[in-house]
Amino acid sequence: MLKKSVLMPFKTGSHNHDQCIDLALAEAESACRRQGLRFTRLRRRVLELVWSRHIPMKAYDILDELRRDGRGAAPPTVYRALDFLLDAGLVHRIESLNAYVGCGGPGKPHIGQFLICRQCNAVAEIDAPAIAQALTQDAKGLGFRADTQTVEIKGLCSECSVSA
Amino acid sequence: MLKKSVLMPFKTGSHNHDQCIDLALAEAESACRRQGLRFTRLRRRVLELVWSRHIPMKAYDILDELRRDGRGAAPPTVYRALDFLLDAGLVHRIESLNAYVGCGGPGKPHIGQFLICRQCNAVAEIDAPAIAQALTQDAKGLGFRADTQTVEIKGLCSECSVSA
DNA sequence: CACTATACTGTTATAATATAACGTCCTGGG
DNA sequence: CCCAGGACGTTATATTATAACAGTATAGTG
Ligand SMILES: [Zn+2]
Ligand SMILES: [Zn+2]
Ligand SMILES: [Zn+2]
Ligand SMILES: [Zn+2]
Repeated sequence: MLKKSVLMPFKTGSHNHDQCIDLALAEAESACRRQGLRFTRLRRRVLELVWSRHIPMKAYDILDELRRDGRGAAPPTVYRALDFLLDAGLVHRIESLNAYVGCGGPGKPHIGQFLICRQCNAVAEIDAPAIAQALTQDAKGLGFRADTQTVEIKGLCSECSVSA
Repeated sequence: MLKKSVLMPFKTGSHNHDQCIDLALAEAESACRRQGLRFTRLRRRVLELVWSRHIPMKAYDILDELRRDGRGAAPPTVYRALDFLLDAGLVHRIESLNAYVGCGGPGKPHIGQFLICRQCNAVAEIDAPAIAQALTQDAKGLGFRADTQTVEIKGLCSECSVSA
């Protein structure tokens, strides 16, 4: 029980993405109910926008979409919704891009690692507890008590490797 | 030869920090000479400011210091110098903080991992090739060709653990 | 049902981080 | 000396994020 798992593979090819979105929203719905969190209209919509493609979404792109919805929206609107979603474990922030992706395994406690394609921006999320533990352990060797990790790997996904 | 090494330990206690700075500048000087890069007055000064403490420095803090120097300085001045230093492998960018630290092992090729104390902001840089390789390998399992990694761990350094 | 406490959202303003574009100057090589 | 390229200065602007405060919806409570 220390094996790597793939929380969200690359989904660059064609697939029924509406299904991805519906599933993510349904999981979020039930996760929030379980935890007594309020999954409001706005939060649902922002999560839907984060999931609109399998690439990290920027806060201001989400903001533009909300405005297109006709909703009166300003930066705090989107940042607050994102903060909620982050706290609820429904999205992750990609630090190296200032952008946000839907979590591939909400509910399952995990420390995600992200693979990000430079070419097409697709993102995959994996859970490699062995690596997370090794990092925590190495840190401990320096007297450091780790509590969060940011692991982001950039490169080329298989599709883009072929065409490169 | 896959052992973890510490490129820059936590240096929170008192130590002769002028020595740290002098060493870093001397190493940079020779690294640039070796690679035929121009280690100009400005670049040297910015590197000196990055090294002014063992905590990540923000671009605009560096800018303020340059202005205090009397030098006419604007954001591009500092960002260009930082870009040079990053390319030359003399500093690293901490993505999760939008800040910059001096590299603990310039010259030695390495993929750094960073430990960042939430309390005192001190940073340590380690080189754990086993972890870097494990990540690259896991990525390969998904058909992903990794070329860069961002690994940043937040927590409490030993000193701050005690007082917490 | 009204009352209230709290969380959620709207709104305005501003802070913090980063880059574009263009002109000048310096420096090294011919 | 002259030139080409790189380094730097300068102005403007883009991008990302938060502060502060006002209004609104919601879930309990009596
Ligand atoms: Zn999909
Ligand atoms: Zn996740
Ligand atoms: Zn020092
Ligand atoms: Zn380094």
